Amino acid sequence: MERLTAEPLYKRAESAMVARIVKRIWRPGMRLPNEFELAAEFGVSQGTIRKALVSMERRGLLARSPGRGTTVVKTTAEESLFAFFRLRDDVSGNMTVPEPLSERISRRAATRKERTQFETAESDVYVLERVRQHGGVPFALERMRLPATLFKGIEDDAPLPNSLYPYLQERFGISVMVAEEGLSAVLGKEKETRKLDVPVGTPLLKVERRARDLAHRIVELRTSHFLTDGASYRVDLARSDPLSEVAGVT
Amino acid sequence: MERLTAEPLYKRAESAMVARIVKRIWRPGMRLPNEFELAAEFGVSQGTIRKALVSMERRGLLARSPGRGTTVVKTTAEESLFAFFRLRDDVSGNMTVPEPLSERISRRAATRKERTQFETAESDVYVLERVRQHGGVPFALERMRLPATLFKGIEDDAPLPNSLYPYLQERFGISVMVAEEGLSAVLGKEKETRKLDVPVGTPLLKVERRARDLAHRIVELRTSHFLTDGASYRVDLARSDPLSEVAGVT
DNA sequence: GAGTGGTCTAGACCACAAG
DNA sequence: TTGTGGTCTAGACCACTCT
Repeated sequence: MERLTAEPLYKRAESAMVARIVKRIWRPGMRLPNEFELAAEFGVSQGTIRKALVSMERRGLLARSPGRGTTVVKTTAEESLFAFFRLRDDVSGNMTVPEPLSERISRRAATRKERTQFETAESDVYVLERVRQHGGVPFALERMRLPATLFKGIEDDAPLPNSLYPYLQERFGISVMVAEEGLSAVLGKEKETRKLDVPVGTPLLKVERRARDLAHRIVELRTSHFLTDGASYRVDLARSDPLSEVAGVT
Repeated sequence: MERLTAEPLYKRAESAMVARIVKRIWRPGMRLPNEFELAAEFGVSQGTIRKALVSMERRGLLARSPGRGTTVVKTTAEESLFAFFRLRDDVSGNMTVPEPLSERISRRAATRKERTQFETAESDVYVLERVRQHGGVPFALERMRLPATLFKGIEDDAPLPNSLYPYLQERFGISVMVAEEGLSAVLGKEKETRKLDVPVGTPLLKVERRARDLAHRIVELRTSHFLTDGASYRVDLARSDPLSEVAGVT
């Protein structure tokens, strides 16, 4: 798709650098060359490279600091939880830390709907089911579906680490960066309430997630059911700028 | 509160300019002086002023474009709805446009809890209750509480415009910029289900909102109940940068 | 045609982290 | 002590909007 006006240099530099992270030429934790070296390499000025680097920092791809340099962000359990786990205690406002209670993983053919949702010709999926607890009380049910081609061999690592996304990055080189969720209120059916140890008909917060990686591929479908008696799912809303465009892979 | 290292010039310029908007020296729709004039006025370079202006544009306070100049953002019904109304149709993905069905406004003393939540010595509140419909079917119940001191005389304007925030900006000079929401699943009680025309015990998505204005004051408390059978509340999650600080009023 | 913001460059000085 | 990113300045050229 050609443009009449060429992309600005800083956007082209950003796309090229994002591509290096996607292709794992630059890997999580790795330190980048300094601004002048990058500028020389891309044939632009240091100020232009800086604009690209600052943008990538804002997108959560890079970490920058004086003295230490610029490094590719390596996902930690803490920030992953903070970014993607939104349940907070109603009284304290603190996070309801989800500790594992039980887990089950299996492989099966993808349903027609899953194939559509993954936007690829995905034949098999891994299904990971978890019950989460806090203080001995179960409060969440999670069912993740992962494309088998991307996560081949994941079942050998069972039981999986509590924090899934840092593990996926470390083990498979797939970095979950963004997710879209759809929330609704439902009545708990027997299959859910039994695992959560509540009566049938208890209201549950149902959350459907589509998680995307660096290359904007959908890499996980997740359906969660939460008990929200003493906690709630927190959202921050703001008038946002429409200038956030995802740079493609070059 | 002094700092060991002084604030950077661009942050001080940003604080000063935000203060002008808060104090309504610069009003929604107004055009700002150009970058060189602002730079001269604040005694900094054009590049420094630009950094402050770009930051304010990202915060949704300013709109900038070549040829037209920089203007203070004036809230429109469309973008207000897009930013703060998150319900989308499950099939089409389109917005479930909330049309008014009925409305009631009254004034009463603030409860102890409301006084705590408003973080001010607020004695009276206006209570605005609305039932929203789409295609003739009621789907949402809203109960807003507004500090009486900020919105004196609002009851004279009843029935209020469909889109509340642009009206509040126009009429009272209060710009809602951000909101924090807490979501939970509840069983509909008689008082809710009657207005929504569904059976008692229908699962409802309960949303508690605290809306803040430019000066970061809490200017609205809102409790909503949504029917989420054909629709869901959409959220975008991302690893965010921790550098977003709200500049105070100078 | 005049004026605006968007891009790009070049260079100076600073605080901070690491060896 | 060295090197890094953070801040700040100055100036050039361009595309776009409005009149």
